[in-house]
Amino acid sequence: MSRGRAAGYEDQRELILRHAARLFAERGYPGTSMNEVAQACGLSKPALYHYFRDKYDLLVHIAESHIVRLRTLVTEVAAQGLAPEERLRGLIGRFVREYAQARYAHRVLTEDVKFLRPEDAERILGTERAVVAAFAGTIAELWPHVGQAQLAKPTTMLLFGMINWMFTWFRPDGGLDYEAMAPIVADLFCGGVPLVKAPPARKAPRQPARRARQAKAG
Amino acid sequence: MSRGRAAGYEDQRELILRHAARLFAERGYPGTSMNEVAQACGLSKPALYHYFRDKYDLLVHIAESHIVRLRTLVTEVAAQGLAPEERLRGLIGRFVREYAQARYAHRVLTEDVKFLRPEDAERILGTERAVVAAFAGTIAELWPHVGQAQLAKPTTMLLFGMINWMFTWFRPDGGLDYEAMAPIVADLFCGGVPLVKAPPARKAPRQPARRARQAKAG
DNA sequence: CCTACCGATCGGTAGG
DNA sequence: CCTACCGATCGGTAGG
Repeated sequence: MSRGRAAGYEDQRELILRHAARLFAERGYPGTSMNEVAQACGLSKPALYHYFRDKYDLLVHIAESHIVRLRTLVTEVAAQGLAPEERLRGLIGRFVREYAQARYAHRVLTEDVKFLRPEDAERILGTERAVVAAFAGTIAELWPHVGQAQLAKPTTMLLFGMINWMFTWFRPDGGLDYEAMAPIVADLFCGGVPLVKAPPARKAPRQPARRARQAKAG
Repeated sequence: MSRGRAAGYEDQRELILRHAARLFAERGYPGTSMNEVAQACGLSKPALYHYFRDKYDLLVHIAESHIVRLRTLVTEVAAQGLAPEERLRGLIGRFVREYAQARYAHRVLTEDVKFLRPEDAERILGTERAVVAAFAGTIAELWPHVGQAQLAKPTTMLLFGMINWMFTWFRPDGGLDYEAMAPIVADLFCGGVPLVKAPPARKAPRQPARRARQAKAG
Protein backbone atom coordinates (compact mmCIF):
# COMPACT_ATOMS: atom_id res chain seq x y z
CA MET A 1 0.00 0.00 0.00
CA SER A 2 2.90 2.39 0.62
CA ARG A 3 4.01 4.25 -2.48
CA GLY A 4 1.32 2.65 -4.61
CA ARG A 5 0.85 3.87 -8.16
CA ALA A 6 2.24 7.18 -9.22
CA ALA A 7 -0.13 10.04 -8.43
CA GLY A 8 -1.22 10.47 -12.03
CA TYR A 9 -1.67 6.83 -12.92
CA GLU A 10 -5.45 6.95 -13.33
CA ASP A 11 -5.23 10.38 -14.95
CA GLN A 12 -2.71 9.02 -17.43
CA ARG A 13 -5.01 6.11 -18.23
CA GLU A 14 -7.89 8.50 -18.86
CA LEU A 15 -5.73 10.66 -21.10
CA ILE A 16 -4.64 7.62 -23.10
CA LEU A 17 -8.24 6.44 -23.46
CA ARG A 18 -9.31 9.86 -24.71
CA HIS A 19 -6.59 9.99 -27.34
CA ALA A 20 -7.17 6.37 -28.34
CA ALA A 21 -10.92 6.96 -28.67
CA ARG A 22 -10.30 9.89 -30.97
CA LEU A 23 -7.85 7.94 -33.12
CA PHE A 24 -10.04 4.82 -33.29
CA ALA A 25 -13.00 7.02 -34.25
CA GLU A 26 -11.01 8.79 -36.96
CA ARG A 27 -9.10 5.83 -38.46
CA GLY A 28 -10.93 2.76 -37.23
CA TYR A 29 -9.59 0.27 -34.69
CA PRO A 30 -7.51 -1.84 -37.13
CA GLY A 31 -6.38 1.32 -38.89
CA THR A 32 -4.81 2.80 -35.77
CA SER A 33 -1.35 1.73 -34.65
CA MET A 34 -0.12 1.70 -31.08
CA ASN A 35 2.71 3.98 -32.20
CA GLU A 36 0.11 6.55 -33.23
CA VAL A 37 -1.61 6.29 -29.87
CA ALA A 38 1.70 6.63 -28.06
CA GLN A 39 2.72 9.64 -30.10
CA ALA A 40 -0.64 11.37 -29.55
CA CYS A 41 -0.17 10.86 -25.80
CA GLY A 42 3.44 12.01 -25.84
CA LEU A 43 4.57 8.58 -24.66
CA SER A 44 6.81 5.88 -26.04
CA LYS A 45 5.09 2.74 -27.21
CA PRO A 46 6.48 0.62 -24.37
CA ALA A 47 5.18 3.24 -21.93
CA LEU A 48 1.71 2.71 -23.30
CA TYR A 49 1.96 -0.95 -22.40
CA HIS A 50 2.60 0.10 -18.82
CA TYR A 51 -0.97 1.43 -18.61
CA PHE A 52 -2.83 -1.03 -20.81
CA ARG A 53 -2.17 -4.69 -21.51
CA ASP A 54 -2.64 -4.42 -25.27
CA LYS A 55 -4.45 -2.56 -28.03
CA TYR A 56 -7.61 -4.59 -27.50
CA ASP A 57 -7.70 -3.53 -23.85
CA LEU A 58 -8.08 0.09 -25.01
CA LEU A 59 -11.03 -0.84 -27.21
CA VAL A 60 -12.86 -2.68 -24.43
CA HIS A 61 -12.36 0.15 -21.93
CA ILE A 62 -13.54 2.83 -24.36
CA ALA A 63 -16.69 0.94 -25.34
CA GLU A 64 -17.56 -0.31 -21.88
CA SER A 65 -17.08 2.91 -19.93
CA HIS A 66 -19.20 4.73 -22.48
CA ILE A 67 -22.13 2.33 -22.39
CA VAL A 68 -21.96 2.23 -18.58
CA ARG A 69 -22.27 6.04 -18.50
CA LEU A 70 -25.34 5.78 -20.73
CA ARG A 71 -26.88 3.22 -18.38
CA THR A 72 -26.24 5.62 -15.49
CA LEU A 73 -28.10 8.37 -17.35
CA VAL A 74 -31.07 6.03 -17.76
CA THR A 75 -31.06 5.24 -14.04
CA GLU A 76 -30.88 8.91 -13.10
CA VAL A 77 -33.83 9.86 -15.30
CA ALA A 78 -35.86 6.88 -14.06
CA ALA A 79 -35.30 8.11 -10.47
CA GLN A 80 -36.88 11.48 -11.27
CA GLY A 81 -40.38 10.01 -11.38
CA LEU A 82 -41.46 12.00 -14.43
CA ALA A 83 -44.52 11.40 -16.59
CA PRO A 84 -43.69 9.23 -19.64
CA GLU A 85 -43.36 11.99 -22.24
CA GLU A 86 -41.19 14.16 -19.99
CA ARG A 87 -39.13 11.09 -19.12
CA LEU A 88 -38.58 10.35 -22.81
CA ARG A 89 -37.67 13.96 -23.53
CA GLY A 90 -35.30 13.91 -20.58
CA LEU A 91 -33.62 10.79 -21.90
CA ILE A 92 -33.25 12.26 -25.38
CA GLY A 93 -31.80 15.50 -24.00
CA ARG A 94 -29.29 13.73 -21.77
CA PHE A 95 -28.21 11.32 -24.45
CA VAL A 96 -27.63 14.06 -27.00
CA ARG A 97 -25.56 15.98 -24.45
CA GLU A 98 -23.59 12.89 -23.47
CA TYR A 99 -22.94 11.90 -27.08
CA ALA A 100 -21.79 15.44 -27.83
CA GLN A 101 -19.16 15.39 -25.13
CA ALA A 102 -18.16 11.76 -25.70
CA ARG A 103 -18.52 11.68 -29.45
CA TYR A 104 -15.31 9.75 -30.10
CA ALA A 105 -16.16 7.05 -27.56
CA HIS A 106 -19.64 6.91 -29.01
CA ARG A 107 -18.35 6.43 -32.52
CA VAL A 108 -16.05 3.67 -31.31
CA LEU A 109 -18.98 1.98 -29.57
CA THR A 110 -21.09 2.08 -32.71
CA GLU A 111 -18.46 1.31 -35.37
CA ASP A 112 -15.87 -0.86 -33.69
CA VAL A 113 -18.15 -3.12 -31.67
CA LYS A 114 -17.52 -5.71 -34.39
CA PHE A 115 -13.95 -6.14 -33.17
CA LEU A 116 -14.98 -7.16 -29.67
CA ARG A 117 -14.47 -10.76 -28.67
CA PRO A 118 -17.69 -12.68 -28.00
CA GLU A 119 -17.41 -12.52 -24.19
CA ASP A 120 -16.85 -8.74 -24.22
CA ALA A 121 -19.42 -8.13 -26.96
CA GLU A 122 -22.00 -10.08 -24.97
CA ARG A 123 -21.45 -8.02 -21.83
CA ILE A 124 -21.35 -4.65 -23.60
CA LEU A 125 -24.28 -5.37 -25.92
CA GLY A 126 -26.18 -6.64 -22.88
CA THR A 127 -25.80 -3.25 -21.23
CA GLU A 128 -26.82 -1.65 -24.51
CA ARG A 129 -29.95 -3.77 -24.60
CA ALA A 130 -30.86 -2.59 -21.09
CA VAL A 131 -30.56 1.01 -22.24
CA VAL A 132 -32.71 0.33 -25.31
CA ALA A 133 -35.26 -1.46 -23.11
CA ALA A 134 -35.61 1.63 -20.90
CA PHE A 135 -36.45 3.76 -23.92
CA ALA A 136 -38.75 1.08 -25.38
CA GLY A 137 -40.60 0.72 -22.07
CA THR A 138 -41.29 4.44 -21.91
CA ILE A 139 -42.41 4.45 -25.54
CA ALA A 140 -44.77 1.50 -25.00
CA GLU A 141 -46.18 3.29 -21.97
CA LEU A 142 -46.74 6.51 -23.89
CA TRP A 143 -48.23 4.91 -27.00
CA PRO A 144 -49.93 1.60 -26.13
CA HIS A 145 -50.85 0.90 -29.78
CA VAL A 146 -47.14 0.79 -30.59
CA GLY A 147 -46.35 -1.52 -27.70
CA GLN A 148 -49.22 -3.84 -28.56
CA ALA A 149 -48.11 -4.08 -32.20
CA GLN A 150 -44.60 -5.19 -31.07
CA LEU A 151 -43.24 -1.98 -32.52
CA ALA A 152 -41.76 -0.47 -29.34
CA LYS A 153 -38.28 -1.80 -30.02
CA PRO A 154 -38.15 -1.02 -33.77
CA THR A 155 -39.51 2.46 -33.04
CA THR A 156 -36.90 2.94 -30.32
CA MET A 157 -34.20 2.00 -32.79
CA LEU A 158 -35.47 4.59 -35.27
CA LEU A 159 -35.10 7.16 -32.48
CA PHE A 160 -31.55 5.97 -31.77
CA GLY A 161 -30.91 6.16 -35.50
CA MET A 162 -31.77 9.85 -35.57
CA ILE A 163 -29.59 10.55 -32.53
CA ASN A 164 -26.65 8.34 -33.43
CA TRP A 165 -26.55 9.46 -37.04
CA MET A 166 -26.43 13.11 -35.94
CA PHE A 167 -22.89 12.58 -34.85
CA THR A 168 -21.77 11.50 -38.29
CA TRP A 169 -22.95 14.63 -40.10
CA PHE A 170 -23.81 17.39 -37.67
CA ARG A 171 -21.32 20.19 -37.11
CA PRO A 172 -22.52 22.83 -34.66
CA ASP A 173 -22.46 26.22 -36.33
CA GLY A 174 -23.86 29.69 -35.81
CA GLY A 175 -27.44 28.60 -36.38
CA LEU A 176 -27.76 25.28 -34.60
CA ASP A 177 -25.97 23.39 -31.84
CA TYR A 178 -26.42 19.98 -30.22
CA GLU A 179 -28.62 21.37 -27.45
CA ALA A 180 -30.97 22.77 -30.08
CA MET A 181 -31.16 19.46 -31.93
CA ALA A 182 -32.52 17.49 -28.96
CA PRO A 183 -35.98 19.11 -28.89
CA ILE A 184 -36.18 18.87 -32.68
CA VAL A 185 -35.59 15.13 -32.47
CA ALA A 186 -38.05 14.83 -29.57
CA ASP A 187 -40.77 16.84 -31.33
CA LEU A 188 -40.38 14.89 -34.55
CA PHE A 189 -40.46 11.57 -32.73
CA CYS A 190 -43.30 12.35 -30.31
CA GLY A 191 -45.31 13.88 -33.14
CA GLY A 192 -44.72 10.99 -35.51
CA VAL A 193 -45.15 7.88 -33.36
CA PRO A 194 -48.92 8.35 -32.92
CA LEU A 195 -49.22 7.95 -36.72
CA VAL A 196 -47.23 4.71 -36.88
CA LYS A 197 -49.46 1.82 -37.89
CA ALA A 198 -48.84 -1.89 -37.54
CA PRO A 199 -47.83 -3.30 -40.93
CA PRO A 200 -50.25 -5.69 -42.65
CA ALA A 201 -49.51 -9.38 -42.15
CA ARG A 202 -46.58 -10.53 -44.27
CA LYS A 203 -47.32 -12.06 -47.61
CA ALA A 204 -46.92 -15.83 -47.56
CA PRO A 205 -46.51 -16.92 -51.20
CA ARG A 206 -47.63 -20.56 -50.83
CA GLN A 207 -49.65 -21.14 -47.70
CA PRO A 208 -52.24 -18.63 -46.49
CA ALA A 209 -51.20 -16.33 -43.66
CA ARG A 210 -52.26 -17.22 -40.15
CA ARG A 211 -54.46 -14.15 -40.00
CA ALA A 212 -57.03 -13.23 -42.66
CA ARG A 213 -55.55 -11.80 -45.87
CA GLN A 214 -56.74 -8.55 -47.35
CA ALA A 215 -60.00 -8.54 -49.29
CA LYS A 216 -58.29 -8.64 -52.68
CA ALA A 217 -56.63 -11.96 -51.89
CA GLY A 218 -59.85 -13.58 -50.69
CA MET B 1 -11.96 -4.71 -80.77
CA SER B 2 -11.73 -8.34 -81.91
CA ARG B 3 -11.19 -10.81 -79.08
CA GLY B 4 -11.18 -8.12 -76.35
CA ARG B 5 -11.48 -9.12 -72.72
CA ALA B 6 -12.46 -12.63 -71.74
CA ALA B 7 -16.21 -13.06 -71.60
CA GLY B 8 -16.32 -13.08 -67.80
CA TYR B 9 -14.00 -10.18 -67.09
CA GLU B 10 -16.69 -7.75 -66.00
CA ASP B 11 -18.57 -10.50 -64.18
CA GLN B 12 -15.40 -11.38 -62.30
CA ARG B 13 -14.96 -7.74 -61.29
CA GLU B 14 -18.52 -7.60 -60.00
CA LEU B 15 -18.00 -10.79 -58.01
CA ILE B 16 -14.82 -9.43 -56.45
CA LEU B 17 -16.53 -6.16 -55.52
CA ARG B 18 -19.39 -8.03 -53.86
CA HIS B 19 -17.04 -10.15 -51.73
CA ALA B 20 -14.84 -7.17 -50.89
CA ALA B 21 -17.87 -5.10 -49.85
CA ARG B 22 -19.01 -7.85 -47.52
CA LEU B 23 -15.56 -8.23 -45.96
CA PHE B 24 -14.97 -4.48 -45.62
CA ALA B 25 -18.42 -4.17 -44.00
CA GLU B 26 -17.71 -7.01 -41.57
CA ARG B 27 -14.08 -6.24 -40.66
CA GLY B 28 -13.54 -2.67 -41.77
CA TYR B 29 -11.34 -1.57 -44.67
CA PRO B 30 -7.99 -1.65 -42.83
CA GLY B 31 -9.02 -4.85 -41.04
CA THR B 32 -9.45 -6.76 -44.29
CA SER B 33 -6.42 -8.23 -46.08
CA MET B 34 -6.17 -8.75 -49.80
CA ASN B 35 -5.51 -12.39 -49.03
CA GLU B 36 -8.93 -12.61 -47.40
CA VAL B 37 -10.57 -10.95 -50.38
CA ALA B 38 -8.78 -13.30 -52.77
CA GLN B 39 -9.71 -16.35 -50.72
CA ALA B 40 -13.38 -15.32 -50.55
CA CYS B 41 -13.37 -15.01 -54.35
CA GLY B 42 -11.58 -18.31 -54.92
CA LEU B 43 -8.68 -16.50 -56.55
CA SER B 44 -5.01 -16.13 -55.84
CA LYS B 45 -3.91 -12.73 -54.64
CA PRO B 46 -2.02 -11.94 -57.85
CA ALA B 47 -5.16 -12.78 -59.80
CA LEU B 48 -6.98 -10.12 -57.77
CA TYR B 49 -4.46 -7.56 -58.98
CA HIS B 50 -5.35 -8.45 -62.52
CA TYR B 51 -8.83 -7.04 -61.97
CA PHE B 52 -8.09 -4.13 -59.64
CA ARG B 53 -5.04 -1.94 -59.34
CA ASP B 54 -4.86 -2.16 -55.55
CA LYS B 55 -6.92 -2.49 -52.38
CA TYR B 56 -7.87 1.17 -52.44
CA ASP B 57 -9.30 0.74 -55.92
CA LEU B 58 -11.81 -1.73 -54.44
CA LEU B 59 -12.91 0.78 -51.83
CA VAL B 60 -13.46 3.56 -54.34
CA HIS B 61 -15.46 1.34 -56.69
CA ILE B 62 -17.68 -0.02 -53.90
CA ALA B 63 -18.48 3.42 -52.51
CA GLU B 64 -18.89 5.18 -55.83
CA SER B 65 -21.07 2.63 -57.61
CA HIS B 66 -23.36 2.55 -54.58
CA ILE B 67 -23.83 6.30 -54.32
CA VAL B 68 -24.32 6.52 -58.10
CA ARG B 69 -27.12 3.95 -57.86
CA LEU B 70 -28.74 6.05 -55.15
CA ARG B 71 -28.52 9.14 -57.33
CA THR B 72 -30.18 7.15 -60.12
CA LEU B 73 -33.05 6.26 -57.79
CA VAL B 74 -33.52 9.94 -57.02
CA THR B 75 -33.62 10.77 -60.71
CA GLU B 76 -36.15 8.03 -61.43
CA VAL B 77 -38.50 9.17 -58.68
CA ALA B 78 -38.16 12.81 -59.75
CA ALA B 79 -39.22 11.79 -63.27
CA GLN B 80 -42.48 10.31 -62.00
CA GLY B 81 -43.97 13.76 -61.39
CA LEU B 82 -45.56 12.82 -58.07
CA ALA B 83 -46.96 15.18 -55.46
CA PRO B 84 -44.39 15.99 -52.76
CA GLU B 85 -45.58 13.56 -50.07
CA GLU B 86 -45.86 10.65 -52.50
CA ARG B 87 -42.47 11.57 -53.93
CA LEU B 88 -40.92 11.49 -50.45
CA ARG B 89 -42.59 8.16 -49.66
CA GLY B 90 -41.39 6.81 -52.98
CA LEU B 91 -37.83 7.89 -52.19
CA ILE B 92 -37.95 6.29 -48.73
CA GLY B 93 -39.36 3.05 -50.12
CA ARG B 94 -36.76 2.80 -52.87
CA PHE B 95 -33.88 3.67 -50.59
CA VAL B 96 -34.88 1.07 -48.00
CA ARG B 97 -35.14 -1.56 -50.73
CA GLU B 98 -31.81 -0.54 -52.27
CA TYR B 99 -30.06 -0.52 -48.90
CA ALA B 100 -31.50 -3.95 -48.12
CA GLN B 101 -30.04 -5.50 -51.25
CA ALA B 102 -26.79 -3.53 -51.13
CA ARG B 103 -26.34 -3.49 -47.37
CA TYR B 104 -22.62 -4.29 -47.46
CA ALA B 105 -21.85 -1.56 -49.98
CA HIS B 106 -23.99 0.81 -47.94
CA ARG B 107 -22.13 0.04 -44.76
CA VAL B 108 -18.82 0.58 -46.55
CA LEU B 109 -20.08 3.93 -47.85
CA THR B 110 -21.10 5.07 -44.38
CA GLU B 111 -18.23 3.66 -42.31
CA ASP B 112 -15.20 3.60 -44.60
CA VAL B 113 -15.67 6.95 -46.30
CA LYS B 114 -12.97 8.22 -43.94
CA PHE B 115 -10.35 6.20 -45.81
CA LEU B 116 -11.01 7.90 -49.14
CA ARG B 117 -8.36 10.25 -50.47
CA PRO B 118 -9.48 13.88 -50.68
CA GLU B 119 -10.07 13.87 -54.45
CA ASP B 120 -12.24 10.73 -54.25
CA ALA B 121 -14.00 11.82 -51.06
CA GLU B 122 -14.86 15.13 -52.69
CA ARG B 123 -16.44 13.47 -55.73
CA ILE B 124 -18.33 10.82 -53.76
CA LEU B 125 -19.52 13.16 -51.01
CA GLY B 126 -20.56 15.58 -53.74
CA THR B 127 -22.88 12.95 -55.19
CA GLU B 128 -24.11 12.23 -51.67
CA ARG B 129 -24.89 15.91 -51.17
CA ALA B 130 -26.95 15.89 -54.38
CA VAL B 131 -28.98 12.96 -53.04
CA VAL B 132 -29.52 14.70 -49.71
CA ALA B 133 -30.51 17.89 -51.54
CA ALA B 134 -33.23 16.01 -53.43
CA PHE B 135 -34.75 14.81 -50.16
CA ALA B 136 -34.33 18.22 -48.52
CA GLY B 137 -35.99 19.97 -51.46
CA THR B 138 -39.02 17.71 -51.26
CA ILE B 139 -39.20 18.22 -47.49
CA ALA B 140 -38.97 22.01 -47.82
CA GLU B 141 -41.73 21.87 -50.43
CA LEU B 142 -43.98 19.74 -48.23
CA TRP B 143 -43.42 21.70 -45.03
CA PRO B 144 -42.56 25.34 -45.82
CA HIS B 145 -42.14 26.22 -42.13
CA VAL B 146 -39.24 23.75 -41.99
CA GLY B 147 -37.63 25.11 -45.12
CA GLN B 148 -37.96 28.70 -43.93
CA ALA B 149 -36.38 27.86 -40.57
CA GLN B 150 -33.31 26.40 -42.36
CA LEU B 151 -34.26 23.00 -40.95
CA ALA B 152 -34.76 21.12 -44.23
CA LYS B 153 -31.25 19.70 -44.24
CA PRO B 154 -31.05 18.79 -40.53
CA THR B 155 -34.49 17.19 -40.77
CA THR B 156 -33.42 15.26 -43.87
CA MET B 157 -30.42 13.99 -41.97
CA LEU B 158 -32.66 12.75 -39.15
CA LEU B 159 -34.60 10.80 -41.78
CA PHE B 160 -31.38 9.35 -43.17
CA GLY B 161 -30.42 8.51 -39.61
CA MET B 162 -33.50 6.36 -39.14
CA ILE B 163 -32.94 4.59 -42.45
CA ASN B 164 -29.18 4.16 -42.24
CA TRP B 165 -29.24 3.02 -38.64
CA MET B 166 -31.82 0.34 -39.47
CA PHE B 167 -29.11 -1.60 -41.21
CA THR B 168 -26.99 -1.79 -38.10
CA TRP B 169 -29.63 -3.40 -35.91
CA PHE B 170 -32.54 -4.69 -37.95
CA ARG B 171 -32.73 -8.38 -38.75
CA PRO B 172 -35.79 -9.37 -40.77
CA ASP B 173 -37.75 -12.01 -38.90
CA GLY B 174 -41.19 -13.57 -38.93
CA GLY B 175 -42.91 -10.39 -37.81
CA LEU B 176 -41.21 -7.61 -39.74
CA ASP B 177 -39.13 -7.24 -42.90
CA TYR B 178 -37.44 -4.32 -44.63
CA GLU B 179 -40.44 -3.67 -46.87
CA ALA B 180 -42.62 -3.28 -43.79
CA MET B 181 -40.19 -0.85 -42.16
CA ALA B 182 -40.33 1.72 -44.98
CA PRO B 183 -43.93 2.88 -44.34
CA ILE B 184 -43.25 2.92 -40.59
CA VAL B 185 -40.34 5.29 -41.16
CA ALA B 186 -42.40 7.35 -43.60
CA ASP B 187 -45.40 7.60 -41.26
CA LEU B 188 -43.24 8.56 -38.31
CA PHE B 189 -41.37 11.16 -40.30
CA CYS B 190 -44.36 12.68 -42.13
CA GLY B 191 -46.33 12.71 -38.89
CA GLY B 192 -43.54 14.27 -36.89
CA VAL B 193 -42.12 16.98 -39.12
CA PRO B 194 -45.22 19.22 -38.86
CA LEU B 195 -44.51 19.46 -35.12
CA VAL B 196 -40.89 20.49 -35.51
CA LYS B 197 -40.35 24.05 -34.35
CA ALA B 198 -37.47 26.38 -35.06
CA PRO B 199 -35.21 26.49 -32.00
CA PRO B 200 -35.04 29.74 -30.03
CA ALA B 201 -32.07 31.95 -30.86
CA ARG B 202 -28.85 30.65 -29.36
CA LYS B 203 -27.88 31.95 -25.98
CA ALA B 204 -25.18 34.61 -26.17
CA PRO B 205 -23.66 34.78 -22.66
CA ARG B 206 -22.39 38.37 -22.82
CA GLN B 207 -24.29 40.42 -25.37
CA PRO B 208 -28.09 40.20 -25.68
CA ALA B 209 -29.50 37.95 -28.41
CA ARG B 210 -30.48 39.58 -31.66
CA ARG B 211 -34.13 38.69 -31.13
CA ALA B 212 -36.11 39.40 -27.94
CA ARG B 213 -35.33 37.07 -25.02
CA GLN B 214 -38.06 35.24 -23.20
CA ALA B 215 -40.20 37.17 -20.70
CA LYS B 216 -38.38 35.85 -17.64
CA ALA B 217 -35.10 37.36 -18.78
CA GLY B 218 -36.58 40.76 -19.47
C1' DC C 1 3.27 -11.38 -78.37
C1' DC C 2 -1.10 -11.39 -75.93
C1' DT C 3 -4.26 -12.74 -71.74
C1' DA C 4 -4.73 -14.70 -67.49
C1' DC C 5 -3.13 -16.40 -64.01
C1' DC C 6 0.42 -19.28 -60.46
C1' DG C 7 3.99 -20.12 -56.60
C1' DA C 8 7.11 -17.57 -54.20
C1' DT C 9 8.88 -13.74 -52.27
C1' DC C 10 9.76 -8.68 -52.22
C1' DG C 11 10.38 -4.23 -48.98
C1' DG C 12 8.08 -2.32 -45.03
C1' DT C 13 5.53 -2.27 -40.94
C1' DA C 14 2.20 -4.20 -37.68
C1' DG C 15 1.59 -5.57 -32.63
C1' DG C 16 4.17 -6.80 -28.90
C1' DC D 1 10.78 4.03 -19.56
C1' DC D 2 14.27 3.89 -23.46
C1' DT D 3 16.69 1.42 -27.73
C1' DA D 4 16.54 -2.40 -30.01
C1' DC D 5 14.58 -5.83 -31.61
C1' DC D 6 11.29 -10.53 -32.52
C1' DG D 7 7.70 -13.51 -35.25
C1' DA D 8 3.97 -12.64 -38.37
C1' DT D 9 1.72 -10.64 -41.58
C1' DC D 10 0.67 -6.61 -44.40
C1' DG D 11 -0.10 -4.77 -49.51
C1' DG D 12 1.87 -5.34 -53.70
C1' DT D 13 4.88 -7.54 -57.53
C1' DA D 14 8.85 -10.25 -59.24
C1' DG D 15 9.99 -14.20 -62.63
C1' DG D 16 8.11 -17.89 -65.36
